[in-house]
Amino acid sequence: MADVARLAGVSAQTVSRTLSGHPNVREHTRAKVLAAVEELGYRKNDAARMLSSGRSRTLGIVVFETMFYSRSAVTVGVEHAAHRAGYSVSAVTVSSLDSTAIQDAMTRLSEHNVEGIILALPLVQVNKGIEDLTRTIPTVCTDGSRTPSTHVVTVDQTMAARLATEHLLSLGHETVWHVSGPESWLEVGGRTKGWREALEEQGRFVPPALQGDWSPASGYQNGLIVGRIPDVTAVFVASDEMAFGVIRALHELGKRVPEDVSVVGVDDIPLAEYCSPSLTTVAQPFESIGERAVERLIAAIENPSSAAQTETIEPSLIVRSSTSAPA
Amino acid sequence: MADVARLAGVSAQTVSRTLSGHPNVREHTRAKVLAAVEELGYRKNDAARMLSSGRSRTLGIVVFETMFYSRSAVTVGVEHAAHRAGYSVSAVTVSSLDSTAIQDAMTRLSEHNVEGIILALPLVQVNKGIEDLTRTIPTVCTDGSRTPSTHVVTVDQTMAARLATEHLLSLGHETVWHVSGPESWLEVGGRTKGWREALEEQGRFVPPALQGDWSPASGYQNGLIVGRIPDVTAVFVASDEMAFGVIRALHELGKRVPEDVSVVGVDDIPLAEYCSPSLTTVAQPFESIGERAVERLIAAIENPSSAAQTETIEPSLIVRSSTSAPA
DNA sequence: CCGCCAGGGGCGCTGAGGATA
DNA sequence: GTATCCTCAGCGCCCCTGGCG
Repeated sequence: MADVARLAGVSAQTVSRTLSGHPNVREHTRAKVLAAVEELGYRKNDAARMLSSGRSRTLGIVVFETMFYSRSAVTVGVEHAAHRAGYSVSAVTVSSLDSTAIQDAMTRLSEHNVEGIILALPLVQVNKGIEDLTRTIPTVCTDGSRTPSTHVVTVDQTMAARLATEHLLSLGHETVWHVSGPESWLEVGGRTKGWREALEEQGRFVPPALQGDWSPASGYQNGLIVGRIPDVTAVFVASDEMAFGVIRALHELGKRVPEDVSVVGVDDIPLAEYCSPSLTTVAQPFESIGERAVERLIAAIENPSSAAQTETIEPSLIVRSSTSAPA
Repeated sequence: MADVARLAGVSAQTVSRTLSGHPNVREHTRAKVLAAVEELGYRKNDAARMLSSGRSRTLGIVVFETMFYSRSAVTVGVEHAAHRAGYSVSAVTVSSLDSTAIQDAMTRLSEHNVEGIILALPLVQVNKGIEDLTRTIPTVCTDGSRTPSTHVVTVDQTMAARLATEHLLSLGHETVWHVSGPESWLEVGGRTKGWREALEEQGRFVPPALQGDWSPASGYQNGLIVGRIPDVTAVFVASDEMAFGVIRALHELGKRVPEDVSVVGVDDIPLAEYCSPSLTTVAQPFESIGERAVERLIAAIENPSSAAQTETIEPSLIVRSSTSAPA
């Protein structure tokens, strides 16, 4: 930067102002500086800027290490929104959901001087370290879970389950079976609740819920179970990936979808539309979640005194061909 | 840090040495320092460390903004390997493959003082800016494409195509049709080449290649085409996601897979095993690619004089139930 | 002489205040 | 007085030199 200043015949300070869009710089000077920057191939040094200004303009995101669509989608939304707002994002993945792993990830992020953190995973257990961190650094969680000081941007999971269940009931099914995710995930509770409520409101039998772990394989295992139970005509599966597994199992058992059994998933992954049959599912607006999370986070950074808030986004049912009236 | 030093009754320098695992620190002193760190909740400041030492211990990765499985998988491998080696990674996504977008992304990374860059996308076009950057900063590309100074870690795409094609021929199919990806992607060229060679070697008819854009929708469109052509009994599709679309189209046209038409994909996404029928595919070891890319990158960082090298990883055929002998 | 530690200088940048027109 | 620019003093840490046992 000193070199640039020398070449442009100005002070380092003026170069700094020019580069950060500061007002009081004459057009002529600015042009000279820019020319010098160009000629010298100068690149600003974020580390120095951060050290000096105390601001990093960086957001951190903690993602659970899975190959699932939802994680990528949220991340894409986060990066877009952050970039638009002039922030960069640094991500760390955790391979476990226990509190020490998450605390560790958050600590690493805080050492990178992030100004805020997005937790793109369920806060299954919270320890003191995490609570302290969330008090120090603005944090938003994209799952229903939270500490007292985290903001939340999430999808209304209860509604998602109601949409799916009511759709199946309205088609004429007597009741709806359910393959849920791991119960430690908070969103799973919401889905199970919505499913149960929808059934109870119409006075239907509430079957025991089966449980998977989000993997297609676990969907397959559970499909092998429900497929063997007589009278099962409708299944609400808590994720599209598991729904694929369920459908596969049903096929193997000689049941056709949707003629014999209707299946509804959750997520609306890109392949949902292109499997056979195409999957009726409840779409979660992952990218919007990421974007809203960033907006809320930046608001919290700029106004640290604001109280923790919860924002809920509504999911929407997408009817395709894995559901129909029972035979 | 000064506070910690005061509390521990040592100099800041000693604290620094303790924290960075420097040898010459007495066990007793180290314990005192660690206690003080704990008590004060001190966290090291990466920005200052970076500025002072000139090393950021950060790797950059440029990923193409897609929700595709490969993107997440490579990223996971990169993060793992980087973390293991004591590096952190900062990612930026680009939504276009043109050279200015990529140059821009690399510049952003260089401003973050990354010590090396992984290009997890095809270098469709290279401009001077990118070339300069790759000369300044060690770079590895996970696609076949490259500038003179980039290292390459990639899957042998020609072999992938041969594996798929030869598998189908060995099953007794007369010839194999092909749905490729966008031809600007270098790996697409390799796949098309391998497919063609495998056919020619056995003196088979080489049908015109159809072209998709990686999306399931484009697979569907192409499936609608090949499905209408008489005598088509085998199709090699350049990605699993497109293969899903192709199969869907075939179903709609009343063709059964694999009885009427055999289909092979590439990638081995998690759902490949759980669709109906499960998909025969050529697995690409994405995580290994990410890991190897990091290892190579770190080697290049530590030994900047080393010449650019290309490392090729072999793909493997996974036979499932979307392929069989022709009727 | 070696093992351990303290102090000074500086990394590249920005914020505050003063100088110049 | 106002617009424009400059000088100065660090931000928190690590490298180097040197002093103490």
